[in-house]
Order: sequence, then C-alpha cells, then structure tokens
Amino acid sequence: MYIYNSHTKQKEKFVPIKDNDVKVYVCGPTVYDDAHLGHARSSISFDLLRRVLKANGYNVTFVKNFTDIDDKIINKINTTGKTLQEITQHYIDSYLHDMGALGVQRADIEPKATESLDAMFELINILKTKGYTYELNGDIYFDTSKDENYCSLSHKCQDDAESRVSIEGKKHPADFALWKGCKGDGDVCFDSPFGKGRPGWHIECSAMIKKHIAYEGEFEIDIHGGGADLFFPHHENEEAQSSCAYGGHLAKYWMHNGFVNINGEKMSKSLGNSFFIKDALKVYDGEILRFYLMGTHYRAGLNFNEEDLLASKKRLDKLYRLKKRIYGLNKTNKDKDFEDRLLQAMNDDLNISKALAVIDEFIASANDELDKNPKDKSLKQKINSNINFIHNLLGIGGKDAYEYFQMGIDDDTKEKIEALIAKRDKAKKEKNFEIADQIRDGLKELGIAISDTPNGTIWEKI
RNA sequence: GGCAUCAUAGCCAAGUGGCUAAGGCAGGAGCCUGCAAAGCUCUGAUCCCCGGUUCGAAUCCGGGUGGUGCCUCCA
Repeated sequence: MYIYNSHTKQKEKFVPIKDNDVKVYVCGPTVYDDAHLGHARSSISFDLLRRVLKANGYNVTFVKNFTDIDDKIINKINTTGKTLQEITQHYIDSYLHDMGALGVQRADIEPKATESLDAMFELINILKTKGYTYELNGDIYFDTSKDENYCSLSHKCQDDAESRVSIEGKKHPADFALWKGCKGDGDVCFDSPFGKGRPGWHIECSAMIKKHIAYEGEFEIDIHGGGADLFFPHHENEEAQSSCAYGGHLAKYWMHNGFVNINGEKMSKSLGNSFFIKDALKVYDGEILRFYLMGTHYRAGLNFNEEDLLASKKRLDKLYRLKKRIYGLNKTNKDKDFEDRLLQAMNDDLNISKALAVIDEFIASANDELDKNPKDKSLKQKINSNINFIHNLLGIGGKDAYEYFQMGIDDDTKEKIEALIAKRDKAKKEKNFEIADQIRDGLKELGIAISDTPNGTIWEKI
C-alpha cells in the first residue's frame, strides 16, 4: 500500500510502526453546528482509508475526536441559554446520524476534549517544566521559537514581517495558547493546575493521542489525518507540542483531504454557500452523496455541482442494475483476480478513479456474460461475491437492489404503480399497444421508468 | 503581500519519461425490443501558453497566464 505523505510531499510505501497494527487519528468536528459537505468529504475519505487498511489485513485502531469546547460553542451557550452538554451532545448525535447515512463507520474511540482534560494537564505540565511556555494575561502560550523544528512539518510558516496575524502581545505570531485563563462571566471554565480556564484548540489532539493510542519511540502513531486547512497551523502545532514534550514525532504519515468548493469557491458560512448534510439528505440518498463525494480523489478539490452528482448517480445505478440481475442469490464464488485488481487500485494512495474503472469494466463484462449465459450459476455467484467485496471496500452497493431504485416512494404509490403495470401487461398480451404505451407514458410523467424483461416488467424511479 | 497547490475531450476524472492518453456522464451509430427502457458493441482529446533538457515528455526544468487553498475559526 502506498500513501501520499503531506509531510514529505510524496507517495511512500506504507509500513506500520509495529507488526500488523495501525493506529490512525483523524481530527473530528467542533460540535457547534450541523455537519456540512466538507465534513462529509473528510469523513468519507478517511473511512475509505480505514476500509482499505482492513482489507489489507491490518489491525486498525481508528480514533476520531469531538472538539466540545471552543469559542463558537461558548457563543452558542450565551445566545441560546442552553448548557454546553446540551449543545454539544445534540451536534454530536446529529453528526453521527449524518455520517451514518453516508455509510461512514463509527470510530473505535471517540474522545471528547472535555473528557480529556487530565491528559492535557499532563502535557502542558511537561512543556512548562521543559521551558517551552510563557504566560500572558493569564493564558499559557507555547513559545514556537524554543522549538528548533517548528515548521518542519508543513513548511508553511513565514517571517513575522510577512504575517497577517496581529501579535497581541505574543512573542511571535505563530505562538499559540495551550491554556486560556477564565475570562469571567459568559466564559466556560474548568479547574486546572494552572487555575480556572479552558484548553486551547491544538492541545487536545496531542493529549488524546498520547492518552489513547501512542507508542513510545520515534513516532507516536502511524497515520494522522484531517482537512487540508488543518495542516497549518493546527497540525504543525500538534507536532510541536508532542515532539517537545515526548520526543520523537507525532505521526509517521500525515494525510490531508482536499476541500469541497461550491461554484468555484470555498464553502463557508461567511460566504453564505455552506451546504448541510442533513439538507442534502432530504434530496439525495446518503449512498448517492457518498458515491459522488468519494468519486474525486481525496487530495483534489471537489467543486460541488448538482449535474455532476446526477451523472455520478447514473454510474452507481449500473452497479445496482447488475445486482438486480442476480437478485436473491446468497451463494458466492470468490473472484480473486477482481479483488486483487480493485484492492491494488485503492492501495495506490486510494486511487478511486482507477478503482471505479475496474468496477465499471467488471459490470460491463458481467452484463455481457449474463446475456450470453443467463443460467450460469457459478457466474452469478462470482458477481454476487464481487458486489459484496465492493460493498466492504468502498461502502457502496450494499442496499437491496429494488429498494435502491424505489427510494422515497410510499407503499400506496407502489401499489398504484404495480396496478398500472398489470393493466399494461394485459394490454400488451392483447396486442393493444396503444393503451400499453399510454400507460407507460403516463408513468413516465410521474417519474417512473419501466422496462420489459424476460422476467416481467420492472420499474425504477427516474 | 508571503507560501502552497492545480490546469488532460462538451462535462466529471485517471495517467507523473517510452506500446494506439483509463473509466464515467452527455452525444452519434448498431444489436436487442411490438415500440421503448435497460444491457452489449463501435465512435471523440496530443494533454493552458512559450522556451529548455532528452533518442523520446501530458509526465522533468525555467518563464508566463488562469483557478483554488492556507497565512484568522474552519473538514
């Protein structure tokens, strides 16, 4: 397996730190609002990584945190009158629900910042003792000038003179708060060895990694992931804290997913073009959204566009139409060659385009063979096995093939459609094609497409 | 302003030194069908521009142009 390491800026062969185990930490959301398409893309990207690692036989421990203390959460507390717990739990549930709809598997460990304070205290204490910190207005800052390796991770730092950041009393623009002293009314404060206050943003990830999955030695974990925006300063700062406190480096491989843009520009609330997953799910099935969002390589930017999404859906439809042709089959017949080719594609830094091409070629040849040998049981079992493999590896193709094409249609309507089809079949038998075609046109106007097959007439929602 | 990153057919998107530049959507032709739909087969690009390296470049180097991102919370 090969992974593009954003630290070294090149594709590297993936070799776990220890035996067959792989420790992965992905930066999760700050839970102050519903999840948007960007969260979806990041989640799906690392969900694919996790599935591919497992398919390669690795024993994966996957950690994704929830940042449940932050300025924006405090704002929400002050504007809504709700408690921190009420707000964060609501958005955690909402996030997990939306990701579930997108076929993202739950992490093995889901730590919260507010439940990891002890680990943060330990880390801050070590940094204090080693002389990497200074105090300012009741806050504790990390002094980046004391870390001679600062910026060796992202290479995105710059001279003070070029920085747009205001200094605000900090010794250097890049210095960042490890602990923020309590600011009084309206603030949310926790007891700590440094007085009442709350953690800075970057400290939690380093602390949680140490607490839950870190190795002793050159690298604490195998893979650290997150959105491209987190590379600097968030990940740079995590690396700085962890390496200064514990020696070694935080992660062996760093992975960053590209952004979702809308109409060519970054999706963000200030631009008024953000797109919540829960709203998207009202219009599109989660699996269709997943398939669309994962169709562009995880490192590339993705420009969200409804036409592309529909084109992408048509590609997924083909998988389900094939699945229909072997409907009800339980037995499988392993197709080693197909599995190898598909996995090999994904092993190349999650090359989804290559993988989808392998799948499309499989679908075409399977349809062709089924046309020629409609009763070949071994062939059907092979197809069944391959679809199962695709489902496990990519998280698509797992639904009931008929339900997939009939989503969002209630039972009443289904009965009406079936009745019309029966009526049409009768007309067809009587060679009354004019009536048959009228019924078909009528269904089409209702958004229902029908096709005559050797096994009878079937229908799909258009 | 500084630093990244990208630029492949109408659209989406692989390919990063060498057979005829993957795959999908849309379009065209054919087979199949009562007619359709679905499915299958066939069909399209010399790779933003200029210069260079090389026997050979979409692929490496230099210079342009354009897009996006980061530098402030952000997936």
